[in-house]
Amino acid sequence: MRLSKGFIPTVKETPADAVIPSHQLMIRAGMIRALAAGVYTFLPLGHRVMMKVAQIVREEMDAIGGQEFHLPALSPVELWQETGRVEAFGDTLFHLKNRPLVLAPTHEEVICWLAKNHISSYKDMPQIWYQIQTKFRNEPRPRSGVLRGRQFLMKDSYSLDRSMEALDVSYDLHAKAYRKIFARCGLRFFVVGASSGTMGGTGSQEFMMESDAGEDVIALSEDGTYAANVEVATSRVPAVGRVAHTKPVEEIHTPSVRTIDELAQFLKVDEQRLAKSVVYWGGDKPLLVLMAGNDELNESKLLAAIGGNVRPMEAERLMALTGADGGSIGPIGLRGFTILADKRLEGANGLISGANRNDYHLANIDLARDCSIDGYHDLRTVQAGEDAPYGGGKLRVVKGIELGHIFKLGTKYSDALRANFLDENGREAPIVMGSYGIGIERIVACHIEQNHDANGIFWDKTIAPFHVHLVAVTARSKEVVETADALYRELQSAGLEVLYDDRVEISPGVKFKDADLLGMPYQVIVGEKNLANGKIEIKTRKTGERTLVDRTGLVASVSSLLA
RNA sequence: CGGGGCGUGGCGCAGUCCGGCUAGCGCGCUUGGUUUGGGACCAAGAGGCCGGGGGUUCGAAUCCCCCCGCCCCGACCA
Repeated sequence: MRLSKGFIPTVKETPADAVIPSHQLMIRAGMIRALAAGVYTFLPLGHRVMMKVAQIVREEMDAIGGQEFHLPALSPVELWQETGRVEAFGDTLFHLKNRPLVLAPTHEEVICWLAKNHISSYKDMPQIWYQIQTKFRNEPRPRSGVLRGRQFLMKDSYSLDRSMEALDVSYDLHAKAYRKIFARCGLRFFVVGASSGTMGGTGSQEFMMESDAGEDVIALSEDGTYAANVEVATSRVPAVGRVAHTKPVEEIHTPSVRTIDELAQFLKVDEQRLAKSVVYWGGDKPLLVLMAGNDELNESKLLAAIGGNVRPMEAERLMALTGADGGSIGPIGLRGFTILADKRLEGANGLISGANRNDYHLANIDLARDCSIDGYHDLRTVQAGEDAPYGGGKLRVVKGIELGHIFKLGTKYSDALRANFLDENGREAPIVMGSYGIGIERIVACHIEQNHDANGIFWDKTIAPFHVHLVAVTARSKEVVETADALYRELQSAGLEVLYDDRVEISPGVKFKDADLLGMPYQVIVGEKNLANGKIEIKTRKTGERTLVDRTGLVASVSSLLA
């Protein structure tokens, strides 16, 4: 591509609306332009990178036996009603006004519909079906450029299997393929255990990149052997345990004490002996959750423990139900509530909790003796500095960007849509599904996040829009222009993709700045002085290293660098 | 949806509090000339219903009301 003819609108100044480096650089390098909030036009350079990433994904999916589909973005609402996901997605699902259609945010339903109609025997499986296609999600708040958009390109794949054991195989194939994909794209990433969220299913893992721009919070052990989304992460924290004495429950006056810390100070006890009450709705049932001291309740874990949906109880409703404020609620004598407790509190005694009467607490509580607890679950949010659950040192808590997510769905969708097959005994059984997604834009943006400096991007050769950025430093010299023109042809003949800055009347400084901004792995610089000595300069963008090679050996040198 | 910020030539911004004359500046763009290895210089130009609608006023980019859009924090997020 000759830069004089191409459409690569670079900009010198950092766009005001872009905050994170990848967003700023994608605009500055002429890869994208925003059309609306969360909606981006991809310009030729951006599109080339996207296609390179898509091709790597395609190759690795094909390598595990995947078959590529092209499913429609338009999808009948009825199909989504059958699986209950019109409600599950809520406002995130785009609805059409003049037809009973939705814009598909993912394709489990459509895959399941196909499978229902065409997979009838265990002999038809396993299947891995995938596509690389535009998804639509009405995100309440798009942000960070293409990292969270309302329209985005996604590789989504679906496995169809006869059993949970067979699903494990398909799932593992995907896990391996994903590692290859992200490695080939030159990303530093890690894999974490994750929550299945509204996708449902029995297990999932996320492929993450550490980044302050990330929206997920990840707990990692020091040695890297443990990594989990905080939604599911656990740690080794000691149980609260028992105290020696077994005094009867006693009411104590605790005027104007609001927080756990204040209460611990007021009573001069260890904060973990304070059983903090957190009040929720579990569906439409009131729910009391006991946590040790300042432990933070993890809503994802609570949701996983009870199913349905959960939300904090409003202060007025709590007062109406109990006659007390949130700070004075406790498990004893509380009627009509389901009472759950964190595992740390199992078997504990000598606890202090609210008396369900403002400004009073109860002391010497033995949970087993004095209350009826409906269940003990791991409900706490891990904190940095705690011991990782299986050794490996202390936990670090970092932010991460989700690049990919793999799910063992099980039979959730095949049950809902009655997608069954006949097994080898002639019995009807639901197809066992898995679903797997990779955000293509996110790979591109994350690559830039990890590979840039103050001047611009440096692309890995595997996904660079071009392999070589050829610069004719000046158009004034006939030798320079003729040599650069010749090299342009020769490099292309050698199978390389070349971006050729052949612009006239553009100063050398501008050309160099643009080359650094656009970030091709190697720059071939044809200048007057070096050429007088028969030399051409090769600059490695990432390191800034420059070498002079003979004109005659230039193509071979560049080819070997890119081999 | 809650909180905050913003909307002025293609881009980045000033002007808005405290209404006033022809709406400025930098970058980019066009033309001519000079320059030529790290975002050159000089000169002359083109380009604006100041986000939209309504109101107040002799007069509105500026004040008031409504609406729309964009960004950030939070809630949400397969």
